[in-house]
Amino acid sequence: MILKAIVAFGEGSPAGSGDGRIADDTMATMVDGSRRSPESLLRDRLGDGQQPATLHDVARESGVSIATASRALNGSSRNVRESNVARVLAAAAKLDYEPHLSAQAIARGSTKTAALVVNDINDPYFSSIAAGIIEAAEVAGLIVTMAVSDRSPQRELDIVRRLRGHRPQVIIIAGSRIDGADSRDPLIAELEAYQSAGGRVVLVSQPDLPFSTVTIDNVGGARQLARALVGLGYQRFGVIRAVEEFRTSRERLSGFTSGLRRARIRIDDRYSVVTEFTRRGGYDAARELVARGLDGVDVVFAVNDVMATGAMTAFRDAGLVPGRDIAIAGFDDIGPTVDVTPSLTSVAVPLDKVGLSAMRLALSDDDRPGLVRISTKVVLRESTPPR
Amino acid sequence: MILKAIVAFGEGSPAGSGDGRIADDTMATMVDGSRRSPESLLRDRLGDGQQPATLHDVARESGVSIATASRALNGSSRNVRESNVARVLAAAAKLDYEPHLSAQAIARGSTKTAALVVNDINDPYFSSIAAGIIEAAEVAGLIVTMAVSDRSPQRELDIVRRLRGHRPQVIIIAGSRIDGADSRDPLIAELEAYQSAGGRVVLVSQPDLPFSTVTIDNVGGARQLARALVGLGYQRFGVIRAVEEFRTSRERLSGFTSGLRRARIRIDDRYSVVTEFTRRGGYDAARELVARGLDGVDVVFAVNDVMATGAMTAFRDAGLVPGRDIAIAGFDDIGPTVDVTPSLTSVAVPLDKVGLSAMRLALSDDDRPGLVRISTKVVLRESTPPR
DNA sequence: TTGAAAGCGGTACCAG
DNA sequence: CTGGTACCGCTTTCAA
Repeated sequence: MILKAIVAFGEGSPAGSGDGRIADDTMATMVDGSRRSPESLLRDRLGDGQQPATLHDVARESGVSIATASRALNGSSRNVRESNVARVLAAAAKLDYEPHLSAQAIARGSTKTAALVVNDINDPYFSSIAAGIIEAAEVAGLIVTMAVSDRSPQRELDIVRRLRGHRPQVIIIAGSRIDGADSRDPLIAELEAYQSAGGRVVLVSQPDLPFSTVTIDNVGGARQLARALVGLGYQRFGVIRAVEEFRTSRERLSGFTSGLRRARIRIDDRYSVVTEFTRRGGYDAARELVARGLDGVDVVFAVNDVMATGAMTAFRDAGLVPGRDIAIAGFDDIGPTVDVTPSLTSVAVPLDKVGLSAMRLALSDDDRPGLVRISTKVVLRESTPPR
Repeated sequence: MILKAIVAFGEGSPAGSGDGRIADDTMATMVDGSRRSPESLLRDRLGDGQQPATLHDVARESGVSIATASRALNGSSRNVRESNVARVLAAAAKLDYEPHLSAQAIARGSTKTAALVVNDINDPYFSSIAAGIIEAAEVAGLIVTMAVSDRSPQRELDIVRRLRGHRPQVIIIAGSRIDGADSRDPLIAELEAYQSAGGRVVLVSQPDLPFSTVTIDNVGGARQLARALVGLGYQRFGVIRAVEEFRTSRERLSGFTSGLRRARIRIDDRYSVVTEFTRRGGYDAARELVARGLDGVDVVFAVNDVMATGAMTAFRDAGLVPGRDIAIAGFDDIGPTVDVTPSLTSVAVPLDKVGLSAMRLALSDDDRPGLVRISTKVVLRESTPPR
């Protein structure tokens, strides 16, 4: 029998209810002649350790061989007598049997998992993609393991390396990795090895690599946005973006400038601020813009919505009224865009679809690299009123 | 050799670049006398199938037995000759060896994974908690598998059931399950079985169950919020909340009313709207409030920030200026609260800390249910100006 | 300190 | 159709 007790230990709680845990280190040293692992001994000690039923148990319970039980449960069930299938199924149900996935994995040589690597799960961009992926995985009977690279190419590489140990069926990497990082080539090598060993790799927003990829039409979306803004009467543009090495940022920027070029408009370097790919980055960049003096700039394009949102607040904090004194546009059209004031003009990206497509690509029969391009659509809102 | 080709198939892409995939179904039927699985045949067919190195390979490469290799790599490395440890490590590095976690799992009887079940990964509340959990898991060398219950108790139960197959070391369930749902007892039974088999269960916001729990001080936070609002001069309160069965909503509401009671203020049922626990729910509820006519109501408390945010937009859409015509307060203090206008008064919950604590609880040596209480703090902002 | 070998829970051949 | 059995990759006991 094991002692169970609900004990509380405060964690800076105001109602801090004492900081004690009932300790019980009576580690009964057990002696046992039989050859058994400490694990199993421990389990016995714990008493109630009702170990989950194994295939063996099911076989015994239903009076058939374990081979037959296995077949009845999943294999080509065609070759098992109806009555036996029924017995086995009944036994399995009775014992509440659930196959040990690790065992299956090792026996079959493939797991039922998909690994997902994102930059930051807190960022709506990634959580939306993750949602799509998890949903699709669910349908395919895969479970998703998630790792966060925290925007570090190095960590990303480490993660992928360690992921190998899990032998996932597919690895999906979402995030705008930094081109030219030292870890790039090793990462590619790593993924190629994984792939040639039968794994499936899908990248989000990283084409030009020998892997399946889901791309977002950043260039086209940004170009259309630029044109739309020009159409609304905007003339002088400011830009908030990430470093050149961030592919997503680079693409959106290039699409945007290309769109402006048509109207013979250039962006003054003075009004192009490089910053982090985060809300905070957007905020800081906007302050910077204000500090530089944005005389004449009538609209600022931030390469994504979280940055645009931060920028909007920064402008307001600086005494400017967004949508009146300065227009703002973002990219992604994440949820909160409609709840900020003024509502944010953006380029809609069906993020959950990105996730779904990635999973579909990963699960497709064809194991040659495929490419899915997700289209985008400009959504004009109050942050960019006609001028 | 296998053909590789990058092919594109549009997905509603505007630049829809043809919808073809180079097909190549030349399934060379191979005949092979030796006893080999189709799997391995397939791998051969794929050619480049460089299978990952196994412990066996490492042992061979370093000229020791596989037992010694295993010990050198992780076991009680004390009993392995230094020189051999070195050889093995070198060989492992050279072969780029990564232990097969499923194999380890089955041999050791425990996996290196933690399972996390959330309601909706897109909701900042959950993604913040997830971030904390993933971070903590990372440190502990666990990888996190994630499942989404989509706010359905039934799905939650299904997930937990299926999770068993993965034999995770810990299961963390975040989300305010609906009390009294049919699936409640089965869920508890399921978790108890899992726990008595050696697994660790941690619940977020579901105390009173025989599992470790991280609770958020909903009652205290809401009570303080109520007092603070009263202190600011508010007199007539409206509330946007979820059904009574949602524990989190219920607790926050009860704390809030308790706080008001002190000031002898009651909330008129007329101004208490029940809705979904989502942004949309908040929006709809606010419209409903407006429709009912909120004569005299000077502040509305929504039981969480996403609802409050939606409500704010709804009020604005109805021609009211939030923070002037009507004050609004939420709960959680998720990121976007500072970027809406007016910035949202809320009760700050250190969500990442919730995740961290959950993981810590799960990993603690003591396997009796523990309890961690996360304290909260009122943050007054522009949405509730003094009256 | 080491190697041989017995599992861990399953799968899939092979020979009935 | 079924059972026996040889693995899968790794850990751990046992005997050397």
